Amino acid sequence: MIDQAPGYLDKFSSVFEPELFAEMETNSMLMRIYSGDTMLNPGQNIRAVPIILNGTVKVSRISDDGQELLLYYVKEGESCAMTFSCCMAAQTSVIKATAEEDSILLCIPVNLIEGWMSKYPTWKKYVMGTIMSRFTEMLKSIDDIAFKKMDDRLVNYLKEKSKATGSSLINLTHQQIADELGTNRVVISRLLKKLELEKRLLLYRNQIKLLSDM
Amino acid sequence: MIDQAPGYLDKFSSVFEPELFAEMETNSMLMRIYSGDTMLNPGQNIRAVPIILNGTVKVSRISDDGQELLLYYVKEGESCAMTFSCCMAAQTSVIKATAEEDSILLCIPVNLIEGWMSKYPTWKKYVMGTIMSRFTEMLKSIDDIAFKKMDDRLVNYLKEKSKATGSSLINLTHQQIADELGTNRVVISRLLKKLELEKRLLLYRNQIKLLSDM
DNA sequence: TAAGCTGTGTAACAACAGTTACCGACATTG
DNA sequence: CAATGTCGGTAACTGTTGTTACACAGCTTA
Repeated sequence: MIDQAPGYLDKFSSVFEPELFAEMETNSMLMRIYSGDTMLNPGQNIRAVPIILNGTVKVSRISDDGQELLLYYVKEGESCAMTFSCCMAAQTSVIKATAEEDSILLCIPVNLIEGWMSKYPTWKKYVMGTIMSRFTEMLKSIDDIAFKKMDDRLVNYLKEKSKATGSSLINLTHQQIADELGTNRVVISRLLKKLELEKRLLLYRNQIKLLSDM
Repeated sequence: MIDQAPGYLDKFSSVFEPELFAEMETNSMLMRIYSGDTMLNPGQNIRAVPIILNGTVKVSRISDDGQELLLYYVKEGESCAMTFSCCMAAQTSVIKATAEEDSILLCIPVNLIEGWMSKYPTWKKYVMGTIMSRFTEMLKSIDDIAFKKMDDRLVNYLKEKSKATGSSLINLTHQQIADELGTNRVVISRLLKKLELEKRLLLYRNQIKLLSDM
């Protein structure tokens, strides 16, 4: 399986010790998912822990009445802490995971990861690092939602997007942005207009250009 | 040190394997803290991981301008996941921890806990379980803040308090409640009054009585 | 080109939360 | 008992967000 996409795993050869790396090569499975595909829904069982080799996965929370809220992105080389802890505690998923762009995942069978924790220090370090950084991200989310107003949250969101894509052009509709921030299209249009008047960005159809002094 | 409060550790003798239990007895330290004491502030270094033997500790997040927001409570037998991951990733604290009531903590030196992860399966299980349950609590917080209005959050808060103390009488001022929910006293008074008119509770000075049909 | 769809701008209004200010009730203490 | 401080009730106002409704522009497709 691994041979189908040689090279993707290489970046881990320096992170993990050789024995672990070898085990990963023989036991795990490569998977491709395409932009927009949902990998995991709340309530679903977790059969394998994914590590993102290439691409981006969006993790979000769904409210009782179906409203969505962006929690964080999982990027290249990272994994989802929620998945680790869910499967070590043998629980079903509490979040939704969607491919933000076409992505390649390394899927590690659930039954292996726990043993690796005791056997391989580098794996333990990787897992704990992942968990730590997710706590940090979630706290950032909480700060944003609890203490910041929508205009700040919007600016943060746009900056993040721009950083992620490496471009000052953002190709999203106001509706898409509203969905990710858990609000309403009109609110986003209103705030974007305000930002345009403040000369912090330019608005086009399906596109937003961030100006230098965001 | 342990001998000063015999019995507190006993409840763990069935949770942890004997060797681990013995190590805990010889290497860790008991600490008493008193209601209102702050154990940990954002930015502080973590020298030991605490397990709550008795009492309750409140974990909260502080905004840039000093406003507080309750994240969750750590109760008897539990520990703080944030602390585990902070010290395994050698980072400073990102939260504030305060004793909610007089409490007794078992403090485990940071340098031991990582080794125990590989050595003792029950310890690994305990740590991962703690982390998992904290993720769950934080998601619940996010749901509350993002999707619920203040009146729902207030009702949830009151129910939690009532469950924690095992009584339908809650001894708190409106100001204290406002602080924990990150809002303003007047807002809480207003909502409580509304709940009283709906015959869901009774208001007294320094006290709230929840009625059966909350 | 006409029809239809999608995306954006805007007005008008409702709902809610935050703020300030003030009053009166109650408790504590000298 | 008088003075003081704490707690809770309420009014009045503001700002932010959510909601509905509609106009218009640009793109797509028949």
